[in-house]
Parts: sequence; structure tokens; C-alpha cells
Amino acid sequence: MAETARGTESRYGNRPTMKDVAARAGVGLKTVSRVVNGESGVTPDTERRVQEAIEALGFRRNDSARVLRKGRTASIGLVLEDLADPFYGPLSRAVEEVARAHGALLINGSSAEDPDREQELALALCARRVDGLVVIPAGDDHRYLEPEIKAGVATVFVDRPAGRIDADTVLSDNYGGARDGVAHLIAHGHRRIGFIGDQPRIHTAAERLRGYRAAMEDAGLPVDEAWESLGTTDAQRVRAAAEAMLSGPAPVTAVFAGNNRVTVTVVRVLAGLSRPVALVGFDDFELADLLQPGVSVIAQDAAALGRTAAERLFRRLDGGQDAAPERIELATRLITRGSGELPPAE
Amino acid sequence: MAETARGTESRYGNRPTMKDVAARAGVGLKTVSRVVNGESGVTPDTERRVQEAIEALGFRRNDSARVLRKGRTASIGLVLEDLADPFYGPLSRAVEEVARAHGALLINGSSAEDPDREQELALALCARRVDGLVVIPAGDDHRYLEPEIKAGVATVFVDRPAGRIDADTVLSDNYGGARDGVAHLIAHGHRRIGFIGDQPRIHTAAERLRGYRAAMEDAGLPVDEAWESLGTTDAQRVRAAAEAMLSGPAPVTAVFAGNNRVTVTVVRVLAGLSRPVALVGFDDFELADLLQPGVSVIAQDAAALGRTAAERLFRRLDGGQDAAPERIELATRLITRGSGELPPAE
DNA sequence: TCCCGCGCTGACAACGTTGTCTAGGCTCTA
DNA sequence: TAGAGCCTAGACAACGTTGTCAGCGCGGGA
Repeated sequence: MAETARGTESRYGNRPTMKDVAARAGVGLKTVSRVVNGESGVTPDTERRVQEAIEALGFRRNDSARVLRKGRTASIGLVLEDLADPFYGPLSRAVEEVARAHGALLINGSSAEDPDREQELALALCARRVDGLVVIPAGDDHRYLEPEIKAGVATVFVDRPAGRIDADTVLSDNYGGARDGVAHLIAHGHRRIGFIGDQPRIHTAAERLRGYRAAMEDAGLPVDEAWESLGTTDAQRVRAAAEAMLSGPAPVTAVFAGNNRVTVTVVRVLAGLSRPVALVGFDDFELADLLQPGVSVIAQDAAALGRTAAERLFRRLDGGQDAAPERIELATRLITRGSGELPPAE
Repeated sequence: MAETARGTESRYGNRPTMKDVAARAGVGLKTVSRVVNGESGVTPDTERRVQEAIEALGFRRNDSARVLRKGRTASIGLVLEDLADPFYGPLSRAVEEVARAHGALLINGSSAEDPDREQELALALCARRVDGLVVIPAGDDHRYLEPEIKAGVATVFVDRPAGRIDADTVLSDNYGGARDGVAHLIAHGHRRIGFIGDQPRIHTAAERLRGYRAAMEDAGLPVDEAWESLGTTDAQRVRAAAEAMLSGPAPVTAVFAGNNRVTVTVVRVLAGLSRPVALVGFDDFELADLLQPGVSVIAQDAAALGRTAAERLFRRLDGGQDAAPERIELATRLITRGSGELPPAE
């Protein structure tokens, strides 16, 4: 009843299937399947009839059903922290390009730095039966992924290592990069250097702090507790942290910023100061060269991280399921633009 | 034969199914389904047995099969130009957030500004039977999506309108924004103003050019053909275009930049000049306030674009399939930071 | 002429899940 | 205590596709 006036061939959610195409073309179901998939063994005449029926009905193969039958989904999942973060854009794009080259689609989601949300997202992707997973961890316990990995979901962790499981990992040399950056400041005469970073539970933040301390220790410099500030990277906290270490009787003369969000806020704080303060930031960012002075940075290649991880993933999918987990570390590089070369202003 | 030494319960790609769980728990298939979906009508004792079997086997529901049976995939597709572009990051994230609020996942892909790739991507998403599609068009003919839309794929176009079909669209006021920006320059005394924009086949570029011309005409100013330059937004071309209009006997004294990529390159060119040249750019970008002078911009709210589009999409999915296509236009706003307020230097 | 083989085609089962329907055991009431 | 009704549970079909296999018609070799 309540038949609406819609055409009979295009009721919402009632798409034509191969069965419909077969009926219209007067052929068998399997023949349609063969035509759709470009398989051989179909007479040109039959093929033409099927093609016409496909056109006429607006048929499009249902890949959900195909996936169910074939077992592989030709899609991979990406769990990252925040798609809107300029660091993850290129990374995500690089993963997408590799996926595309392998004929796979990319499904992604943001964890918003929340371990529960990361887990929820990763497992939802597994339920969709993605062939593989690229994860930028928010949490530090990934045992929940063990059954999935065992079941064949190729999984690669990027930017931060997996927690409590052994898995493929692609990282930047956070420790070495930070050490180099701080050493650079020391080489320009600084003795009192501040470090402002992300929350210590985040691996990259911890590693960069370790690099900072190593550089200080290598130079035989003491580290005042007041010079180290780790926490969220929202502007308010970073601003307060910067202002604190830049005031008092023995303020820092240089700052090492733990990531691009921190750097940007620190630049703003320094812009309001009358005396010059040296700065090196972890992560490069657009326009860093146009600021005055240009901001010296430890650059990591986000696209390379993504590309390397995705390639590793597909290598595993293309027959290397049994390879031992690998840990790949990419080098960082110091880019000097002026801010890191300022001498200490006493 | 060739039985490998893997455990029997975890052969690759041989995940446990509800049938396995049912067998292990000694219950029927449907009972497992009920437990997994939290349906009522299962004794606590039975439920416990099923849960134990699920845990023991590491079972996870296969959403592919579920989708096939239920008809809805709880996922939407996003086709954009480039995930790595800082303008699309927040847009993408906003779409994701709305999708998440509706329990849907986001599948996305970049068209790289190639119409063929856009089509390929959009149709691949339709084959996956996404419930809806958010498209940032690269091409100007979207008739290929007509059968899909008719079949119930809720589709919303963002940032640029659909070509040759009638569909929901969410746009910024590109024409008005550009007109305001150029009028701002005129109000500060400029007479010779250059426009550098994206390729004219891209709707936003054409609209912004139209706004530029309107502002000039409103002020009774002539437009020299040499002041208008449209084309790709790679640094090389933009640099050449800027240098051309800034030289010669009657160089422009101000530039209106058609999007954020153009603006950045123009800023670099102007930084190498001795005389001040006024600049207003379309699109806000990070650190625009920290440059010297700060860059005045026409800001559009990328997140609002994405959010509005996604909300429109879900409203359509939640019962409004038959609503007439709507065109929503979001206002832009002028942010003055200095570069747009420079007087003409003759 | 007969038989074999090959090229094309379609019937059928299976992928893993959910909706429908029915069976069986229990409680409650008259 | 019998019958009605409810609650739990399972059998079965269906979603749309692909892999397997068997059948049919035709040509060529013995």
C-alpha cells in the first residue's frame, strides 16, 4: 500500500542488482558478474547486451557483497590524532597516495589524543575488516589489537611506538633531533635553556625531553626544574609556561619548543618581548622563514613517515605476513633561519 | 596438506564467526547475534556463556556482512582536493566530527584537482555503498552522480557548486568576500590593484575574480588586463605573475591574492621588495598576524563549511530524502592586520 | 559417423550477518 | 489443573556477490 509516485526502477535504497541486470539482458547471473569484472569467456554480443542493461538500470556493483565473498576489502584504516593538525595533513595524504597505488581506499578518524577513542576507532575499523591499519597512538597500551593482528590485520604504528605489543613502527629520531637542536643553542652561547613540550605520557614528548637533557648534560650544564615544562599544548598553558621561565631573577635566554603548536605560541610570546630570546622548534612549519627572525627548526618529514609506514603495511599484505616486526627510525634535520643563532642577551 | 604450524584458532584471514562462537557456547547462531547486538531476550546465564566464547575466540563482528544484510553502511565519503592542504584539514575534521556524532565513519580521498580522479573516487565510494557523499568538486560536470543520488546516496557539494545537476551545496560568499577585500584596498587609496588567482575553471577562482572586477567597477576604476592573472597556484607561476604586475611603467600598488597558497607566495615576493605593496588575501592562515606587516585577509570558516555540509547530509539521511536541493552560502569576514592598510607607494 | 575437447553459459552454494517465524517451557489465572 | 500468554531460543531465508562445476553446442580428428 502507500505506493508513492516514484518510478519503479529507482525507489530509494532499492538499487538494481546483478540479478536485475541478468533478467533484463536475458542472461544468467554469473554472466553479468563476468562482464562487470572484465573476465574472459563472454561473446562480444552477450557482453554488449549486458552492458546495455547495466547502463539502462544504472547498475553499480555492490562492493560490500563483493568484500564479504572475497575476504579482502581493499581498504586500510588510519587512526591519527587530529586531521586538522598541519603536521598530520601531509602524513595522511602520503598514506592515501600509497594506498591508492595499491588500489585501496583510506578510512580515517581522529582520536583527539584520547586513548579510549583511539581504541574505539581502531576496533571499528577492524570490524569493517580493513586489510590494514596505520595507527598514530594516543594511548600506551595496544594489547587490544593483538587478536586483530593475529587474525591478519597488517598494522603499523607511526610517529609513536606501540604500547605493550611488538609491532611494526616508524618513528622520527625524536631524541637525536631534540639533542641536536639544544646543542645548537648551546653552541651559540646559551646556558639557561628552557624546554616546553607536550604531555610526558606522549612518547615523542618524552623522547624530546630526554634529548634536551642529554644535550645539557653533554655540555656539562645544570638543568633547573623551572626550565622544563610539559603539558597540554593549548596556547594558554604554553604561554604561561613560557612567561614563567622568561621572568624571574635568572630567566632562560633560549627556548626549545617541543612541537609546532608550542613553537607558534612561543613565537607569539617572544614577539611581545623587548629583548631577543633564541628559539629552536621541533617540526618545521609554513612561513617559518618569513617571520623575523626566521624560526630555526628541527624538521621531520611527515610525508616520509606516512609513506614509509604505508609501504611497510602493503609489503606485509603482499605476502610478508610472517616477517618479524620492524622498527624504522627516520632522521631529522636542523634548519637554521636566525632564531636559533641569536646570542644570549643577559 | 602443507598445514603450517600456526594455531588452529588463529589462521590468518580465518577469523571466528558467530557460528564458531555459537558452537563453542553451545547455543544457536541467533542467540550470539542477540548478545553481540545487545538485544533483549537472553538469559544472563546464556549471555555469560556467549561472552566467554567471544572472549576466548577473539571474535569481532564482521560489519561487511552486517552492512550487506542491513542496507546501511554507517559511513560517509568525502572527496576533497588535497588532504594536505591546510584549508581542507579543518573542513575534513568538521565533517568527521558530525559523522561521529551520527555513529558513522568517514572514508576520504583526494582528487588532486583532477576531474577524472574525482569521478573515480566518488563512484568507488558509491560502490562501497556509503550512505552519503560530501564532495568538493574538481570537475564541472557531475551528471555521473545522478543515478547514485536517485538511488538514495545523500550528496552535498561544498566549497564549489555541482556542475550540471541540481544538488545540495554549501559555499562561502566568494564573490562578496573578494569584492569587500578589493574595496578595502581601494578605500586606502589604491587605484592599480592586481588579482592573482587559481585556474578560472575553478568556481571559487572565477567568483573571486568577479568580485574583484565588481569592486573596481563600483569605484569607477579601469582594470588593466595585465593586472589579472589566473592559473595554477604553484609557487613558480604565482611568483612570475606577481613579479610581472609589480614591474613595468605602471606597476600595481596592491595585490589581492585569490587563496592561501597564492597569498603565501605573494608574501614571499613582497618580502624581497624595497617599497611597500598592500596585500589582502582570500583565506586566513596561521601566523598571518605575526608577519610584518600582518597580512589582512578575507577569512572563510572552513570548519563551518564542513560542519554545515555534513549536517545537511545527515538531515537528508534522517528522513528528508525528498527535500528540495538547497544552496547555503556562508559569509566571509575581513580581518585587518596591516598589509591591507598600507597606502599606495608611488 | 562417433567421440573428444573446447568455448560459452548458467545453476548452485557459500561468504557472515540479521529478520521472521515457530517451538518449547514457564508462569499466571480461573 | 487446564489453558492462555509470555519469554527464551533456534531454524531458516535473505542480503548481492563470486567460485565451482556441469551442461550444451560445435568443430575437428580418427
